[in-house]
Amino acid sequence: MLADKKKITIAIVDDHPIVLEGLQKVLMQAYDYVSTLCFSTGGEFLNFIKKAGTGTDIVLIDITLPDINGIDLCREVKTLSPDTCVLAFSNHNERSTIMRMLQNGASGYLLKNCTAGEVVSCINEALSGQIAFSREAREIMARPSARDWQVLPALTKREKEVLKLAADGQTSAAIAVQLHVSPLTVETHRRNLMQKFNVKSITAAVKVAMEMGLLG
Amino acid sequence: MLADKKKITIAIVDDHPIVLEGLQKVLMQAYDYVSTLCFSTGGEFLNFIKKAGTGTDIVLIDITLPDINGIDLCREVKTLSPDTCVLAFSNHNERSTIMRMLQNGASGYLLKNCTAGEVVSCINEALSGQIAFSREAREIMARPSARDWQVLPALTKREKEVLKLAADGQTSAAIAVQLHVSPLTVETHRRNLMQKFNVKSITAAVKVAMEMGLLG
DNA sequence: TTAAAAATACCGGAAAACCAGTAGAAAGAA
DNA sequence: TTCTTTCTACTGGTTTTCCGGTATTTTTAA
Repeated sequence: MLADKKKITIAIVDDHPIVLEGLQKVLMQAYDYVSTLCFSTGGEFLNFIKKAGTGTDIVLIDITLPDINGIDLCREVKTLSPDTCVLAFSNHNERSTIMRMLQNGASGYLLKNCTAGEVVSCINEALSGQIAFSREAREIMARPSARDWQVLPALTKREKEVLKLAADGQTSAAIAVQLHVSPLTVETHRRNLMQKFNVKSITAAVKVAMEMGLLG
Repeated sequence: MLADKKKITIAIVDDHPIVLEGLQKVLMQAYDYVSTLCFSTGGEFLNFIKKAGTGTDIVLIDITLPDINGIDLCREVKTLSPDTCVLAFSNHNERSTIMRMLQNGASGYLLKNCTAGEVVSCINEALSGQIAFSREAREIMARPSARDWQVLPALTKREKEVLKLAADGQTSAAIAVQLHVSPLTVETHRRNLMQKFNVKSITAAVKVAMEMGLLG
């Protein structure tokens, strides 16, 4: 890996200190002139760029964060600092998640099981303006399985509530009481949920939602 | 953190190279005499202890591994090398998972969001014969919510099959056809599943199973 | 070999989910 | 303000799940 001569600034947003340590080590070894900034929540990083401005070249963002999800964080970062390249660094291997990230302006996607070399080469690719994927992420994008094609369905507030309660084993009647609506309304939401997830039962919808990290 | 004078051998089994790097860095800084051995699959590590014997003092094991789950790996390690302390290092924050790990002989449990200091102090505790938890893992153990108390239910082969097919939205009748049994048999399995998970519907069972990583 | 666990299967009935279609009211965006 | 989405609610009917039991056969472990 060729070391880059000019200084670059790389931020990392991840709530796992060990991952922070690991990435720091890898970056220090790969670049002669690099400063790494570590943040463990999305809020911290947003505050930083609001104050310190747009000097960050690259930011590696985990999808699962304590305060905000990486997809929304990506969008906010690109709004505040369009020149910062956002790379997702996550365990989520659903095509829909990758798509969402790219739709929100990300410059690439790294699976957390990628090698140190892949991290560095993806950063380099992103710096040169390309879209960068780790090996496995590229494979996921290349082999679009039927299920994966559909984008993450955008659920309404009410639908999310219904889905969550249904996932806890509550009946439509019980859900209706809690949401102060008619059981018939709940049933309508149920049907819309099944349609959006393209499945034949709420049970299957819950499974897909769990896979996509929309629940629990 | 006091450095330990005598040499210790620490193995790490994790399929995320970056985590391996991070832990290595942390361990090198904390101990003067340490050798770290990295493995990315459970099989690799089992082969190693079969050949090299029982010289490993500590092994950090991720629950989610490509070839075997960390719980089963823990049991096998303790069978082959009872003197090796097994510490789980995982994202799973369900009480049931922690319990399972301890039942299988683990010396402690670290959540992946713990600090570098916690990793080191847990290793020291484990070396001195104690059971070690990271801060959050300790909290989970201390505040037993009703649901969390129950241990990970041991599902039979058939139950797993039924659950998986039900999670895909299939009806009992459809499942029966695929498994070449009576629909009534499938219904019995369904009921047993709900009982084991202590929930009121298969939908809820699927959610819990997904949380515990038993599905998908 | 014997005991325990798992898989199989049944009954009848109540409750709930699912299907297909429609439609007014409210909230947000253009 | 107008258009669109979301939330709301209904009719009426079919299918499926869930509940409570019980019970034989097969497999597995001691």
